[in-house]
Amino acid sequence: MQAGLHPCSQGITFAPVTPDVITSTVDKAAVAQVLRDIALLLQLDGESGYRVRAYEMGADRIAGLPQELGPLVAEGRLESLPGIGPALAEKISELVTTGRLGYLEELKAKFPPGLLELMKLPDIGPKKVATLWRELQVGSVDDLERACREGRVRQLRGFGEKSEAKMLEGIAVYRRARGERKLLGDVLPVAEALLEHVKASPGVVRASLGGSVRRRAETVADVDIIASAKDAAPVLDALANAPGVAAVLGKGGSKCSVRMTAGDLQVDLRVLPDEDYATALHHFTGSKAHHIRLRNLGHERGLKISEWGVQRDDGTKVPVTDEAALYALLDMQYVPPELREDNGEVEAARERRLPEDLVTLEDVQGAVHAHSTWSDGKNSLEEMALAARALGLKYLTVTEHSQAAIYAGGLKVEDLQRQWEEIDRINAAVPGVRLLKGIEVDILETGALDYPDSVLEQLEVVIGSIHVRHGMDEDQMTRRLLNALDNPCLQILGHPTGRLLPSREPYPVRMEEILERAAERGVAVEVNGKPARLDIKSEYVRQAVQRGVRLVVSCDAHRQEDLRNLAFAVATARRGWARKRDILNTLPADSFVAALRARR
DNA sequence: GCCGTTTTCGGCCCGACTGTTTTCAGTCG
Repeated sequence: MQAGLHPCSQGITFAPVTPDVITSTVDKAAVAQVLRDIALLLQLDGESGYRVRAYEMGADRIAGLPQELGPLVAEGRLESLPGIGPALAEKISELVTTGRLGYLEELKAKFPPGLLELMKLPDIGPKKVATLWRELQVGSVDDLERACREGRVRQLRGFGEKSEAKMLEGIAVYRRARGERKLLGDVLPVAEALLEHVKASPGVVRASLGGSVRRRAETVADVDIIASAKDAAPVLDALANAPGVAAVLGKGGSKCSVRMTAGDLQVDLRVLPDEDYATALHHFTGSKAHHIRLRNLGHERGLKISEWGVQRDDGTKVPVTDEAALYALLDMQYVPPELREDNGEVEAARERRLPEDLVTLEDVQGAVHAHSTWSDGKNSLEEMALAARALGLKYLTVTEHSQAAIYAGGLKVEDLQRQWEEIDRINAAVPGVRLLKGIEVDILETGALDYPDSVLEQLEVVIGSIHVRHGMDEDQMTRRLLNALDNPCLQILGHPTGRLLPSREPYPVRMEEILERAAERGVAVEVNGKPARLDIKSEYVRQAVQRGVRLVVSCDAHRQEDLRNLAFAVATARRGWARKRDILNTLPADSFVAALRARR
């Protein structure tokens, strides 16, 4: 989990950012990428690691900003951000205002462009790249492959035959996986199965997932598992021999790394004595930035915090039984893993203003946003109802596509009556769960809804979503959504930014205006839990909560298994600091319907 | 390069593992 100095560990797919690209998209992500590129180039240049880290921390800070960058630059407030000093502020300003950065171009000119890509290979860092370039003129992945095959690398001091073999293997893995981060929704089931496997091995006292998976980041690079046991060896063996393991990448006295067959997923396991479990779990949960803040707070109190526990200056060990005890030691509220991003949670926890009642999956009474065979779903309404009941849900909103969504079997107005009759039959036949009559109505190009008001008024749940014409510009798209929000029949704005991970960018829209209008009009905003959507994302959830926007967590189910997507919606809501009271579908069915109708 | 109610200079998280060495450098998390 923790990002070190190696680009792979940050899991960012490296796309060289050229000045002309920046001009068109000087957003937070582009600025952060430039700062990361500078950090990499400085390492190649043999610069101080601290200087390098300053750029990396700056990149993290910018990427994680809850607010927009433009106003900070315009008002000269960049330096008010922790980790941004005069030098970074000046460079960020230059980048945002001119679309270029002279300093980056100077650095880039010193090296062939392929060197940055070389550093993405496993076990290849700046020192090795610099040596390979200086001694063998290796300037790209292809060059390195050739040099290894020709046995030239083994002749360098510090390299040998094993290094060559490992590099060739690393190149193969890199080319297959392209270093892309994986969707949390794809990784979590694999991770949980492995965790169960580890828990079942001899002598395990406690075990948990760690890293970005535990923090429920929307995409993850690898899986971390932390376990406690008196004897680590059998636990490490259990992972090495677990089903689905393609290769053991490394194994020592306390850790073991493997690569899974599925998706080239890397899994790291640490096993420690139980007395060190809590601090190790915290360390390997991260994020790096959050953890470093805690270490520094510990330092102020004369405590040295590491994965091996907490020590006083005199060397005595402070017992830490669980993570809550660690935070208590630092006079802080407990910070749930989803919030550990150094986005203000450290300050909030010290001042005791962290929300104590973040929404949980158990709080959710009903699942919002489900399709069935009536439109493009794979299961019948009855199957969906039974599956919802089996998960302990009290209701499910049936929200098929509307007529404009021809590709998805959208319902004509005349189909609705027949569907309502079926819903009434199922509600009578299946006790314990209630199907609510709803629609996911298309928001047309103008912002009008795809059914007349007279039809929408008869429904219990009206979600409005955009499914076509994603190519409109920011003004047009913002107007389109504002118009839809002004329609008194719209109750929930569905997947508001339209993104699909990792392939489709969100359409351009001024979300601040949308959230402001949603708050004014009392329209609820969807937190869509489909792993490829997670829309709105957690940064917008946090803005929405601050503005008093009402939210729903949804599963966007097209088959019964998708009902489990609710967990990802809840995770996204928690990452946006949403409390139970911010989420409408924590209410019982009748109150939920009434709340949706009670627009302001 | 950033930061400061110990500091405007001198710190900055730090241990495990590997492959190369024969005591350590590099990488990773």
